[in-house]
Amino acid sequence: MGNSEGTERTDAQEEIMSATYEALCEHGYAALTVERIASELGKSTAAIHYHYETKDELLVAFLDYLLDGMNEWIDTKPDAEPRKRLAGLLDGLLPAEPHDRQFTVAMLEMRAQAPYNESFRAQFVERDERTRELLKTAIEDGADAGVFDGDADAGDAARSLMALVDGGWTRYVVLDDEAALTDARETAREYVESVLAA
Amino acid sequence: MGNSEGTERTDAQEEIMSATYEALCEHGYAALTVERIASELGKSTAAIHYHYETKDELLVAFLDYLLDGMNEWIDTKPDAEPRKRLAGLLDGLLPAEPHDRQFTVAMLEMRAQAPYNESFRAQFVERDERTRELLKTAIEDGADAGVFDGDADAGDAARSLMALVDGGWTRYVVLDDEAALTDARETAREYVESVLAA
DNA sequence: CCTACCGATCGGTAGG
DNA sequence: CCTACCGATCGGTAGG
Repeated sequence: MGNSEGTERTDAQEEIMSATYEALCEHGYAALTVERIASELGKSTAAIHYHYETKDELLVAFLDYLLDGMNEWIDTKPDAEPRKRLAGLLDGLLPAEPHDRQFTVAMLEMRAQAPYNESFRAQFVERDERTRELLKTAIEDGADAGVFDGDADAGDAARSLMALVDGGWTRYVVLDDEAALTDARETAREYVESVLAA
Repeated sequence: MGNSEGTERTDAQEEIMSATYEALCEHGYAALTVERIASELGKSTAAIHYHYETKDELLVAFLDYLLDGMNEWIDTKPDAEPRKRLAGLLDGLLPAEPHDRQFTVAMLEMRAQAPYNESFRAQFVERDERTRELLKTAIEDGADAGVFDGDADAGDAARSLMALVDGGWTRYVVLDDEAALTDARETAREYVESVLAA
């Protein structure tokens, strides 16, 4: 689940989440240790275990913290016309200048751990579902407005676009290809115009 | 580089590679230790360090071994007509029934380590380039034959298809979505028919 | 929330 | 290629 809305966090917990983020970006997920988080926090490892019993519990809370923080930008332009709204969503999902490469790299590491951590997987699935729903709604509204093909399955189209989004990020990280996000965005655009357009 | 063709391996080295594969599938990349490989091999860890000085050296050799082994299926149907050849390539890249999920999971873990291991990255880049070249050639031949749009950039189209391929696999692993590969294949098909078709 | 520490595990090596 | 072992590092805890 991941308690999408009101995850209560004390100030101390908030500081630990922030320190975890810094340590993650600096060392990557594989080298992320309680010691390094504590160092970033400026306290002892015991201080962390006081708030989170195990490292796994901390990491699950951390992923929740991360995905919470990502839910703000995504609801931009909810009132724009469907075609523009869909384009805006894709621009947000495949940004022209990604914020922090280190972070993106670490995110793929965390994603790759999903098969070994059911809580991780559940959170990534939930986030995927929510994102796909936004795409689907924009596509459906576009079909209602006559700009997209009404016979196309909006849910399937949303899945197709998400495959391009995930592929773009994977290639950006694995191949260290700066253009991978731009390429994926352009392909998504072609897909919308050629497959989806009425 | 990765010595794509004639990587010489002794029998002992071949056995270590095979044992590494088994240990990788069983425990995943993050939990892949020299000890576990040795256990799968039925020998001591010193036996492994006799053939590979460091764990990293072993892993680089192992990735080379893996990608070597993947270069066989991919050249199927080199003589078919372009449209069929492209479809065959995509079927190979996004198979209906992937062989071993555990292995696929571990491969994403290894891909996610590319930013921390230049040898890994170089091997993934090389493999990507080779695969894209196959797609590009099929698309170009299709354009020459008049079945694909001659104005489309074949290299760009190949990149687009690779984003779908990588996205499909990432989603298959991260979301544990059995249909992710089929969905990506279908989207690739739509892309070929709607964007690429003459 | 700290100091001090434990048991487990890791990659790697000496000596044969 | 084995036995035996080392130094480093890990997550976690006792006791305050």
